[in-house]
Amino acid sequence: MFTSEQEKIRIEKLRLIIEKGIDPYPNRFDRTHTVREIKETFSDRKDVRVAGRLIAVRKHGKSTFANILDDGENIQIYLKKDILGEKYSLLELLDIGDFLGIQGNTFTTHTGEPTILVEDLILLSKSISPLPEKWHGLQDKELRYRLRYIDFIVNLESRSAIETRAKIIRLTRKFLDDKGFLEIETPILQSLYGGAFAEPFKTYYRALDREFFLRISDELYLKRLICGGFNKVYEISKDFRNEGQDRLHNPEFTQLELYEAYKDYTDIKNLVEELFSHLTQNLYSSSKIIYQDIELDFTPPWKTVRYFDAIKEFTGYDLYDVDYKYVKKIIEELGIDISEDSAMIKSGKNLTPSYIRDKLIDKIFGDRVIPKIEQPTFIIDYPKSISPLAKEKEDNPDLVERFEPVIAGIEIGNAFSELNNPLEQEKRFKEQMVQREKGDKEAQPLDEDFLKALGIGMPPTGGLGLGMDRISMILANSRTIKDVIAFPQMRW
RNA sequence: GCGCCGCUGGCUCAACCAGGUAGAGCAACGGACUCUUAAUCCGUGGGUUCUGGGUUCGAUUCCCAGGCGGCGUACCA
Repeated sequence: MFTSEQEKIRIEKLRLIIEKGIDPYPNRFDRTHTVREIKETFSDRKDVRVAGRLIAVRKHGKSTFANILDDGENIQIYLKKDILGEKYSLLELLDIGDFLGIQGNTFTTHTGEPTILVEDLILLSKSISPLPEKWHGLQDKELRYRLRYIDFIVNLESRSAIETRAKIIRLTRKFLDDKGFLEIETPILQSLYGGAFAEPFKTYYRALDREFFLRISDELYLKRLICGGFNKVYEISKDFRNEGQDRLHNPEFTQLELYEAYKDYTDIKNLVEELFSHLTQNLYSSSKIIYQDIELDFTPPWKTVRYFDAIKEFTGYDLYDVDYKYVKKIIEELGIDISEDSAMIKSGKNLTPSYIRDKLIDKIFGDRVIPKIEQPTFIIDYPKSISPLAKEKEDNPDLVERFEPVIAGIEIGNAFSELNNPLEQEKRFKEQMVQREKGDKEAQPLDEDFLKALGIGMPPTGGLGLGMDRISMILANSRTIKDVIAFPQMRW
């Protein structure tokens, strides 16, 4: 550690600083302003005490211009030997990256640059390792994600994507709190996982001598709260899925889930539209934003398309109420590769034909429909067999009251009128168990305690899950989910 | 998982195709300079070219294997 030529030189400077009787890591420095505050209300001849990281130095013998960076804002400072006297020589021992406290007086240079004329200079923290160079910054993507603390200093857009994400999460909480929702934390460490189709991370709880899981979804616990008499609940927190990574997936991700009693999926649709208006207005004062090359218009109402209509629109095939063989034929015609699909499809012969059929249809849907939908759209009315926690449509028991919001070809969530009939829920779980036993590793396990809660009774309820990382990525115009995650998962 | 591409001083890149002691800018170090902002000018140091093997008189360069990463693709309802 700290063995490069430049680091050794800085460590030697550190020694010289201590020798001069200066504490290179003092405990405190009282500021009168942040750099942002000075710049926002700049006027000449103001006495200020500010602090920041030294990021550029231009020496001219007995005077020096430099810049300090404070919480993403930088300002020029001007140091003169005739003002600083002995202190001016401290500059010899400073490096780019050091934190400085400055007392000075504001002025504007001949070229119009707001500047602080330094009257006193205090070293607040000595930096040992050099920052990347000033022209290109840190370009290497691996280093940018691994050394995120450097990326945030030198690449302003990395910082701003994270800021946008934080704003989105704050705005979402405010939106829900103002509507009377209660944020309630539910277990992340669970004895049984559920609420989504995914493989869990497994762990071991020694005191109980048994296997535990990191949750893949908050759903079943939040619905227990509805059964328990809370009418409006939500949670914004991490879920974990033991799967690969790409521009839309990180193994741990932030999910908003909310449940509201006496509502159905139509009400939840309206809520999603309203939430997005709230977000885009507060972030950009507009309901239109640019994502990559597309202009997205979030003005309600969004387009609503039924699941099978969307498939027909984008593939030309009507797959409603057809048999398994026909779907298989269509898959081949469309050239969709299922050779590497999950064990479920490979060992498909064992599974219920209607179940494989619906899984295959959903494969077509995921492959050929979702990526093509650009403008904010709700896909509604999914097949029942792939939606074991959703309530049937009153006029068609093969379909459920469910929707997924899709934006810029990205699925950002999932919602339904929650199934609250305990006997029907037990039946659906058992169907899942059958598929599970036949080889579908992602079929959902039966949660007896959840059934017990439904048995006590759950009112009609609308529920929603939203991927906050994906929403942040779209609203921050980031190409990959990694950019809105402060520390994305890397291989170690 | 598969395919393609990449890995060279602290950072950004060159040399590799067609093998001959690795170059530049920034950063660092020494010096000049009291309105610069990619400051300028003069000078100096810094490299196990990701790792291991192979071919060769000679490998950063060609070949093989591995590591790490990026992009795409698959898995992820």
